[in-house]
Amino acid sequence: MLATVTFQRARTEEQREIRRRAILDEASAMLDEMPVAAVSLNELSRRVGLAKPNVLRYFESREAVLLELLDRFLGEWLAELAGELAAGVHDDRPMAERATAVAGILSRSLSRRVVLCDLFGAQGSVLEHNVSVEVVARYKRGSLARLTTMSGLVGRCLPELGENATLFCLQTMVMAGALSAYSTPPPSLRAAYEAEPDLAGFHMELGDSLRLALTATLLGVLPRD
Amino acid sequence: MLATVTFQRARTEEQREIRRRAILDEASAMLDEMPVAAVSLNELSRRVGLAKPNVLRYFESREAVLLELLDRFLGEWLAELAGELAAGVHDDRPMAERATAVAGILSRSLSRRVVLCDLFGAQGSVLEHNVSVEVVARYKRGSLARLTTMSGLVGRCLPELGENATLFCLQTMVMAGALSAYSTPPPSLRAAYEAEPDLAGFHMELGDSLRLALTATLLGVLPRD
DNA sequence: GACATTAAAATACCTCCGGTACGTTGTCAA
DNA sequence: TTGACAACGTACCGGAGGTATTTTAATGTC
Repeated sequence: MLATVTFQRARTEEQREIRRRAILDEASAMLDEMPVAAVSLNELSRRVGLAKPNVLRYFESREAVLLELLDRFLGEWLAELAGELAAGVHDDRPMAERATAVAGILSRSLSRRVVLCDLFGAQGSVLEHNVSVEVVARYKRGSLARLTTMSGLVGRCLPELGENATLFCLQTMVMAGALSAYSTPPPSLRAAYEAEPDLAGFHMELGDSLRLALTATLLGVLPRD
Repeated sequence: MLATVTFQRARTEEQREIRRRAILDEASAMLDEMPVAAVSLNELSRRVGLAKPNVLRYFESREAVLLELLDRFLGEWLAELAGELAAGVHDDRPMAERATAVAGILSRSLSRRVVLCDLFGAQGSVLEHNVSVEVVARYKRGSLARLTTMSGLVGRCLPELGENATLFCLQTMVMAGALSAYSTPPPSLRAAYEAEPDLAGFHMELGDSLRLALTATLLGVLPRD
């Protein structure tokens, strides 16, 4: 890492920002290889080429890194989603068709973002622990803003939702986090599970189960014709 | 603890069972006082009056204890639920009214069981790690059986659900786990959050948000009149 | 009732975690 | 050139989950 930047010590604000991003990027790379629980501060600092206390100069704890990463991934996902919803849902179609399209786009889009779902799932039980009130409050404020953004995106496709757009989006995030736990067996267990036919109920593909659940939720919050 | 039992060493199968239950009971008591993440093997073994390696004679890891506890709590909850649903939902009422009643009973019942929700939330990101394939598969089989039981209970109140009863019950568990993270601020943060008016969106009471979400889901999976 | 057997228990230890105290040294302004 | 300062690394801490080894309580046997 020191080879790619022209300084050994970050002294200006921009340089400090470069360090922060390097830490976040490296944590992101680790999440591509391992579950949230396995991302340790020791390994992260080793990979990023800094001593552990220096990583803690930029983030107050391991969880703070992951929380900020979740916020980043959520933003990236919403940006992608905006395009997909605009392209895939047509105003002139009947409500039921638009609802199906929205649920399909959301579930397909989420099932391509395993790491985001993993972080969603860890949010309550892991990420929001061991973090100062300030950081978790800042994250929650950001999260609320993302929720508003997402509600706007979905609401534009399904104006019939009205106020329920927010409820639906919250449920989508919730389901995304939980279903990654309920549906996709971790790679290490996949072989074992396939030998257990009575566990088939837990074998649904993430995308499928998510699409079913989101469709149901949407139909529930949409007005009856 | 040694005072309440008449043996210092568990030699028979029943005595071993007593030890197991004592460990589970103590872990349960700890969960009443602290979040899942704070229940450590050191403290648990200290409280139960055994050395740590002996706790590990009975359970293969900390997570195995919690996983078995989740299964127990789920069973207890379903037993309670059977009575509440039978008493609170009347066959002769119209479908919409029964749906509302079911959602209300489920959400009220769950919001009284904070620990169960907490464990639900930790399931994917915590409990199913660091556990052997055998244990997690056994848990999942049990969990699947509970799901079937619950689907039967709900299906008896809302026969219109048909196959969707299972989907709805799965969503209920998922929402229970996630909403405990999304809605109820942990006691340590409650004061801080109340000073942040823009965080009001995360302040919904567990019961309320759960009831709204479950009602919506139910309406989504029920047939249109 | 003394005694060997055996498995349940405790002791001592391991590695790794997140995190901190403190000494070291690049970096820049004077 | 040289302080001064803050970004860094080193060394350490307590506690986590877990294991290897020793001790000892309970039991059957003589």
